[in-house]
Amino acid sequence: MSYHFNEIEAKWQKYWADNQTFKAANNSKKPKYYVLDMFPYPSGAGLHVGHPLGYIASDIYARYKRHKGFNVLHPQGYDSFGLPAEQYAIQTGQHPAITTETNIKTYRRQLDQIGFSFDWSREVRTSNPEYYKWTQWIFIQLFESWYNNDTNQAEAIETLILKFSSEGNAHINAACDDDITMFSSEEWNGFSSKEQQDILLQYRLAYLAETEVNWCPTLGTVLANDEIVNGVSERGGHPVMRKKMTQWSMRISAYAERLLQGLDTIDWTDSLKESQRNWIGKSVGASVTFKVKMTSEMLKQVQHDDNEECHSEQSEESHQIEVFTTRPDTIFGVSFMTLAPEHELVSKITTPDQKEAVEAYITATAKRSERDRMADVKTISGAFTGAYAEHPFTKEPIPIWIGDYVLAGYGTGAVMSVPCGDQRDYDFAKHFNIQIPNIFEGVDISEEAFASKDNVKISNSDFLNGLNYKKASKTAIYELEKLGQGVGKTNYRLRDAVFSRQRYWGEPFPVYYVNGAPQMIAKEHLPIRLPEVEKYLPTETGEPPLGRADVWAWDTKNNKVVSNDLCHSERSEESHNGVYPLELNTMPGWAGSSWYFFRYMEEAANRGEDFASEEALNYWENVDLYIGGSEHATGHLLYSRFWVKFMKDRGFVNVEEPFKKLINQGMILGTSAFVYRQDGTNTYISEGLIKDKNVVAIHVKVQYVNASDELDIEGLKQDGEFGEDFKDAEFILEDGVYKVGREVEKMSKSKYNVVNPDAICEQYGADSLRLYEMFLGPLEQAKPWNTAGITGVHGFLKKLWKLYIDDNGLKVNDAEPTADNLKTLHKTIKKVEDDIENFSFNTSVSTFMIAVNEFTAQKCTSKAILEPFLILLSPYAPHIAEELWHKLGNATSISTATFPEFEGKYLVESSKNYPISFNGKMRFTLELPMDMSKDDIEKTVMAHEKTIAQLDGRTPKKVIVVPGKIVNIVG
RNA sequence: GCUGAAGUGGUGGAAUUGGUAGACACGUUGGACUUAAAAUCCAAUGUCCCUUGGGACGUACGGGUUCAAGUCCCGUCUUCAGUACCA
Repeated sequence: MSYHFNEIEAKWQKYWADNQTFKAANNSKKPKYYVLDMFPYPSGAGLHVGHPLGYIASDIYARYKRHKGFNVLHPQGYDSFGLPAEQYAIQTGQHPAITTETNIKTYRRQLDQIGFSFDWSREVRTSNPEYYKWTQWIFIQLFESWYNNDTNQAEAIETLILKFSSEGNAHINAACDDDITMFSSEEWNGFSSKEQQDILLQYRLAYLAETEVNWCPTLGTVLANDEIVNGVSERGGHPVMRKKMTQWSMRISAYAERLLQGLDTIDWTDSLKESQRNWIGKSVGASVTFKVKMTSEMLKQVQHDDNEECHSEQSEESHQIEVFTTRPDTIFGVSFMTLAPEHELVSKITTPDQKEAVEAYITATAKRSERDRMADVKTISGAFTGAYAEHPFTKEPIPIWIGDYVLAGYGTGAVMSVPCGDQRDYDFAKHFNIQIPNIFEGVDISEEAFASKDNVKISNSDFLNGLNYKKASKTAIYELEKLGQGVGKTNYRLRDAVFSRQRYWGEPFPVYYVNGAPQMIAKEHLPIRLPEVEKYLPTETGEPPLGRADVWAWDTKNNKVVSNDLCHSERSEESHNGVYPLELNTMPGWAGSSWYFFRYMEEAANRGEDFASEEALNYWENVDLYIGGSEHATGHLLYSRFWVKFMKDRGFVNVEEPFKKLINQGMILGTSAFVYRQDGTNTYISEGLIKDKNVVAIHVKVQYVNASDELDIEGLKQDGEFGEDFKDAEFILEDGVYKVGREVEKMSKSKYNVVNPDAICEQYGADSLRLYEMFLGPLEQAKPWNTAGITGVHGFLKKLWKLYIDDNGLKVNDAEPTADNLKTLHKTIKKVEDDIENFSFNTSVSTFMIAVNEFTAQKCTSKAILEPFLILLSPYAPHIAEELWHKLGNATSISTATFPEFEGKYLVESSKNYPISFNGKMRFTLELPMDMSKDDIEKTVMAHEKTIAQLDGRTPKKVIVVPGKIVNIVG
């Protein structure tokens, strides 16, 4: 009876599904363990062998934890809203829901055939209204909340309203918009409802604001910063421009400090934490205000304006420039100021003399795209405004320049330039011949700026002289505060996240507008379902696709979505009759994926009047192990942390972080194959014959190449897609075969190196696929796939099978295990257990191979050995393990079996094969008893004939004996 | 530039605490079985020298610590990933 993997795998996959073997219980005496894979987007192309890598690793861990007595939650679902289905809909008119459904079916079939132990009773799809109902609900909660910096948490908006009506907003310490106007409680109570709503919007965590966004005209939508790579859209590589639009935003910046601090409490890789730290970009320093010196021209101008407009309030007021600096200690080193060309003060302070130059410069910079500016960081450019600021301490005039190395979007869009301490300021000063005062004691700045904060004292700086960075900064801030011209400040790079997308295939907002003010729809009327549209494109007037929906207005009397006609004359504010227009934007991709891990905590059949029951949330808490790609570092993984912190603040969940431990699996790369066409001919020469001939390398499908890099020419010629191209081609062989060239590249369709798991499962089985993916190398590392190598692990499974089964059936019997049998088994238990705990799955596979090789050599047939061995193997190769387990007479699934206990006594050795080294080089080995004393070892070794031969008459200077380890003879 | 990871045979990789470098596989070569192929099994396989025994060299490069370094320390180079005029 041989190993028929196809039958075996289908059989057990059906058994697991029929018996709901992997269904997790929400109440259990066992400790809980939550293993999660990153949410897959079901794309039309299906899975290639790179995708399941992380799923296999997490599945091994989940199965292992079950053997170890844990109640394991290991769910799976689909992030099923997204662009590709919508693009397909635009092209074909097919509703994205249909495309999505088809793709999900393919995904499910592919996942099932690999034998994952998912609990499908908890499946989640973000595009399912029963799911996005709660995404909408969370959005409403964010809208109904503000962030109190005093309590350092989000609170219900009612508490803010209460404060406003009793004390105004002067003492409110909240995360809010920058342009807040102050009001008293009397003023607040006197405001109209609309005025109050507008003010509250400046405090809400989900807020509507006119923001400058990244608009991608080709995609017809805005993109978040993390969706843009090198100035073009991540998806499709389309150009992106800045545009002002009214958009929903999330006040994630309120959580910047907690997102940063929280990183210290979670077990993620350093590189991932570092990415998030950089993205949050905390810098500690000071905000400093510089007064602009009024020149006579400016004064004249102001007076002139006053005369015309006949009011004189402005004449007393001079302009001020606010900057953020991380080096308040260098304030005496300021020799100029630089404003971003877009800075609003530029036009106001530029002198008539300089007007022409400044305007020319602004025009030139505006023309340069964002991309050019990024690509070209070396060219120094700028213009002098003719204006001067006043140094807060010396009162000396400081020239004000503009330069595009200062970014309008960071800080205040203005810097105090300290050329001796900042290389960019230094380069700018050199280029424009601005003086570079040195304020560092004993430092040479003739060649470059001195940017370090360490081991230096400040000089030429009045009251800061002789102080180090820390003390000087503190003192400078103290003095600036006394002058009212500065304050200590912490700045974060993290920007609020734009939450609106001008797309169809996403969550609709539960929002309607009354007189332009957004109103939330009550929880009991959710979900607000996506309306039908006849086309998935923006409208002719530039509104998002939902603008095409005919039934997309909210009837506040009947609480339902109704025809736009009832809203009367096109979104008029007068004749609404209680019917108002609904929001036309949809939510971004990260909305649904920011909380899905909570939804899994409840089985679909039990999901009721909450996004998850309190009991379920209390039991499962958060994800213990999360496996996925590092590309989500500053997107999904940051947004999820933000939402979870918010939900904790408002009491909806009781954890501060969603993912306790996170592992990034490395990418699986493809091994491309090339044939070489001689220039201008239809002749292809084998790789070894190229030499210096002119050839063009052409990708060929990897399935026509065998393990020895030989091309199956006939197969290639008969290929449905490319056969024609090669039909009449001549192939010049070497040694009777055509050798292809090979190169490791990213796995992609266009490189013809994509390997489909379906084909692998068909030919070698899921267990071989699972073992091979792990065998390739460490989980976190990028590594090339080469199908040829799979014969190694496949051969191992056949050998394993033969250890249990021969032509006469089951070989396993009740024979008493030998000492060797026990030794092999127990060292394997120890190694596999350690490997899984350390996520070193590749080395376990080798260990299994060694064990099977040893058992085979030992002719082991003992059930007492071979039965527990199957449990060790079952997380990796569950089908064959389950089959043999039942063949041994077990009636229940192996997945419920207890992991074998390691017993060290079987590994105790009576002797050790000592390596005998001379000057650190091993020359021979010597078998000696374990309990031999140090002196006896030395004596025995020194008396050995090989030692005498090695020494060749010399007397050793020293003999090192480490009992149980090594002997080293020096001299 | 900065941050992080990594450089070991023809290839993927192993060596978890400083203690026999190259486990386990792929590939290659030779052999057995077969009409043949596939499958299977056996043997060899870091490089170089030499007749067996053996010897020299060897973990990106240059130093160092140590009886002993792939592993620890200092410096250099290269590759990959992320990020980038962030004041």
